[in-house]
Amino acid sequence: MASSTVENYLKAALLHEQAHGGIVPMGALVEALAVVPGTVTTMVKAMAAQGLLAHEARQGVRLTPVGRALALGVLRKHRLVETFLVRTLKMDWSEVHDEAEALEHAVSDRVLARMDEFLDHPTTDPHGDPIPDAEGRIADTARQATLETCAANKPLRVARILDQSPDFLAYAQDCGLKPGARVKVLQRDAAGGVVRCETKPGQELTLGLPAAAKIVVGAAA
Amino acid sequence: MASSTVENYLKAALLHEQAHGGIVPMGALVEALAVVPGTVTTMVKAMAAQGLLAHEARQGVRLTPVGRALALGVLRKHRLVETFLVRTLKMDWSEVHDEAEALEHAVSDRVLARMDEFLDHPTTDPHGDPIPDAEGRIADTARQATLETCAANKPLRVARILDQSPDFLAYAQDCGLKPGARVKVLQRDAAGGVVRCETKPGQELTLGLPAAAKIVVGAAA
DNA sequence: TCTTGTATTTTGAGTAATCAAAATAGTATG
DNA sequence: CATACTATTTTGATTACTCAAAATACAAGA
Ligand SMILES: [Mn+2]
Ligand SMILES: [Mn+2]
Ligand SMILES: [Mn+2]
Ligand SMILES: [Mn+2]
Repeated sequence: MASSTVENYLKAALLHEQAHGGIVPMGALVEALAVVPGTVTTMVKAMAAQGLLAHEARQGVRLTPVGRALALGVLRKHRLVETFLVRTLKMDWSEVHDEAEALEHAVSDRVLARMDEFLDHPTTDPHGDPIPDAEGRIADTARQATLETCAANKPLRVARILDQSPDFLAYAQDCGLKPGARVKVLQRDAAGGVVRCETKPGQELTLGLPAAAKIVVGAAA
Repeated sequence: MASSTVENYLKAALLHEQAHGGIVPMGALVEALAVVPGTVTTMVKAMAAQGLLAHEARQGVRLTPVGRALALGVLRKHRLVETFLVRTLKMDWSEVHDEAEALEHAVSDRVLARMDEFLDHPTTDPHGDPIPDAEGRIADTARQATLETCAANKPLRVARILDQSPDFLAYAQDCGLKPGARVKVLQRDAAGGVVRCETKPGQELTLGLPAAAKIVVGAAA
C-alpha cells in the first residue's frame, strides 16, 4: 500500500519524535530524506490527505495513529533485518544499516514473522536499538544515560550506539564499545571536552563529548 | 542503477529466451509484466536506448550482452532468495516465488554473497530451477524430458516444476511430486490425454497432459 | 488481390516523486 | 518598529511509468 518513499517519511518522523518529542519540523525531514524543502512540503501534503500525518503549516508534522502504526512496522522490519544480517549472515554491524534501509520495504509481513521466529524474537538490534513487537509496542528509551552524562567510577555496560554511520560504528568497535561491553568512566573534563574511560582492566580510552553522547550505557547487571 | 521495473523486463526477456529461444515478442512481455501493450513499447524503447536490449520493430526484442548479464544477476537473486526462504526460514515452496519477486530487487550483491555462502552455494532452487553462478553461468536445461515426453516403465526422479503458481505447486506437493521424488510412468494414453504414474510402490496417479508437461524428470541415479 | 484479424505502435493524458528558483511568513536583531 | 535572516511554501518543470484508445503494419485467408 504505502510506497517506499512514504515509508521512509513515516520512519523519519517517528525517529525524530522519539529523539526529540513534539512536532517534527519540515527541516528535519529535509535532512533525513536528503531532498529539497519543496519536495517535503509536497509529500507531506499528500500524506496528510491520506491521513498518515497532520500538517501544521509553517510548523511541521505529527504522526497520526495510523501513520505511527505504519512507521513502527517499518522500524520493526528495519531492526529485525539488521539483526538477521549480523546474527545469521555474519555481516558487519557497520554495514547492515544501509542494507536494511532497502530491505525494510521489500520484506513482507509473512517473511518478517518467519525471521522473528528464526531469531527467537529478539528485542534489540545489533546497535542496541529496541525492536518494536508485532503489535507495535516498543521499549521506552527516553532519558537514558550516556558516557557524556552518566555517573563516574561505576561499572557500566554499553547499551546502545546512537550513530548508525559506518565510520562511527567501526570506530566504536575498535574501542571495544559494542552493546554488552563493560565500561567505566574514570574522569570527565567538561572544560577540555573529553571523557576518560576504562574498557578492560588497563585499557584506557579518551573520548570527545560529542562521541561520548552517542554511547548509551546502563548498569552492569 | 536499473529500476525494479527494468529488472523485471530483463528477467522476463531472459526467461522467454530460455524457454523458447530466438526473439522475444512484445506480447510475451505484455503477458509476463501484466501491462498494456503501449507500455511495453515505451519501456522497450527506453531500455534499447540504454543498451539493455535490441528492439526489432514489429518483431520483438533481444537481450544485449549487458542486458543478459543483468538479467542473470536478477535471476540468481530470485532463486537464491527462494532457496533461502525455504531452507532457512522454512517457508512453503508454493509461497516463496511471490516473495522473491520483490526481494530480488532489494537484496544487494553483498547480502547475496553472504547468503550464497550460508546456503553452501546451491545450484538449484526449491522448484528445481537452476541458479546462475556469480559469473552468470547457468546449467543448460533445454530439451529435458517431462512426464509428457519421457520413456515409460523406467525409474525416474522429479527434477523440476515448470509452473510457479501456488495452486499448481500445492497440487504437485499433494501428489508427492517435489524435486528429488521418485516416479515411473506406467502408461501414456495420448488419445485420452492422460499419463498414469507411480510415485511410491502402490501409489498410482493420473495426470492430464498439460500438467504432465510441467514436471521435468531425469534418471533416478 | 482484397479483406480480415491480430500484434504493435502512436498519441494524449495522468500519477508519484523530484528539483530549481522565486515568494512568503515568522522570528530574531538592531 | 524596521530590517534581516531563516524556514517553509509556491510555482513551473522534469523523469519514470502507466493506461485508454486510435492508428498502423503485417500475415493470412478468401
Ligand atoms: Mn528505507
Ligand atoms: Mn540499528
Ligand atoms: Mn520482480
Ligand atoms: Mn523458482
